[in-house]
Amino acid sequence: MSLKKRIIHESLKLFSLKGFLNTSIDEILKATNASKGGFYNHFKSKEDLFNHVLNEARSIWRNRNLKDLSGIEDPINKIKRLIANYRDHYIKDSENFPGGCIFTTLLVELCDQRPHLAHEINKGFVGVKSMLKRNLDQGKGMGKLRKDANTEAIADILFNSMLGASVTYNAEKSATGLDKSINAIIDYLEQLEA
Amino acid sequence: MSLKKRIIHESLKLFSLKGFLNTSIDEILKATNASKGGFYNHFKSKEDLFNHVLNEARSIWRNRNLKDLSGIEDPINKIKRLIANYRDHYIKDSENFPGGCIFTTLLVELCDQRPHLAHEINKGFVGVKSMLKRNLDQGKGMGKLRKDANTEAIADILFNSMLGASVTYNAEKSATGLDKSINAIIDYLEQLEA
DNA sequence: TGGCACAGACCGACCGGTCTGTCTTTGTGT
DNA sequence: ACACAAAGACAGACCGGTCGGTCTGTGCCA
Repeated sequence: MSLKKRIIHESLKLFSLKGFLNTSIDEILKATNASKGGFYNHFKSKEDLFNHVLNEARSIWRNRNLKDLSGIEDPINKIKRLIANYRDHYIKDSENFPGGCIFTTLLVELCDQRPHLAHEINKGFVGVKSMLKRNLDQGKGMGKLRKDANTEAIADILFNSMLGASVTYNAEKSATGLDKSINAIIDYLEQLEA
Repeated sequence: MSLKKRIIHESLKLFSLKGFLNTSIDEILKATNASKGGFYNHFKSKEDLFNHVLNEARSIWRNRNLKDLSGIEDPINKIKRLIANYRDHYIKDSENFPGGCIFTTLLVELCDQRPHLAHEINKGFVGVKSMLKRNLDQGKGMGKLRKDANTEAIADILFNSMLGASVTYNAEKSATGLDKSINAIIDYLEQLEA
């Protein structure tokens, strides 16, 4: 693997563990057996590295969470599969994210210190939330959800519960605890089905 | 106010904004018009300050969230009031927590960098979750909840949604967004009532 | 006069970033 | 096929600034 990719990959892990500001470039260089010269040959600043890492993280997020979703017709089942993917293939991916979901870590750290970077992360959150609502709306239109279902409120519950479960998993590193929390979300969704 | 209290109060704000590791002692001293000598006269280290700040934050948490709870008999109404307090008096308390819920910020930051400090924070989270479950169990025993209600799963949804809403509020600083998210949680709880 | 509350100089370690220098790869004219 | 210059990839010394923490000194009150 090229040095550039190695740096991005190693930074992904370190950022998920320690955040952006608390990971030093020297530390990244140590983990990749590289030097300052090698680093600044590929990245014009630490913030430039951040953007590359963020793009890589987004790519991994899609690979993990959207896996096999395109083949599912029922929009409610689509959401269920997404949530199950989140539980089984994303949050527990300690290879890429040993410190848990990197977006959560970075968003919380940067929202008041590097607002422009945090804003970039939040874009992804907004996108996921609106994807949930869109599928709920479709499902409701197809009569798969209860007539009185408030899709925006449901999307909020789903999204915030997933986010909260990720934070809890970061803190407790308990796979069974995560499974329980995520299964509770799926149960909640199933109770709303018509 | 004594210098010690001023330092704790100011650290509370700065920690909620920037976390523990990214807030320098010099910055705290600047905000309190104090000096190194004054600081180390009251605290034996930065970590010692952390513990004082954590205790103060816990005290504020109880004041805000448990407000007027003791007078409520119905355990389900108790939870509803707690969640409403969380929405109206705690999360938006920008006087003490300009960067949003300090526990969330510190837990996410420290869970992989200062595990013993993060563990102390997580104790509070576990306590809140078990309080929620205890009240749900009581409510179920009194026939106020649906017979098929899984109180542990419900407590998970409630807690994780509140936690997720706090993270979202940190990121977007939108009071109306927070209100929507929290109201969705209360609606969810009401749908479970018998 | 002894002890507490504070001020601020100072320490070694580490931060992000720059710079010079070396080695290798690649492009080009003949 | 060969010479050679330009460019890219990397190593590591170095810079000013900041970190948490220590130490000495000073003024005040009991």
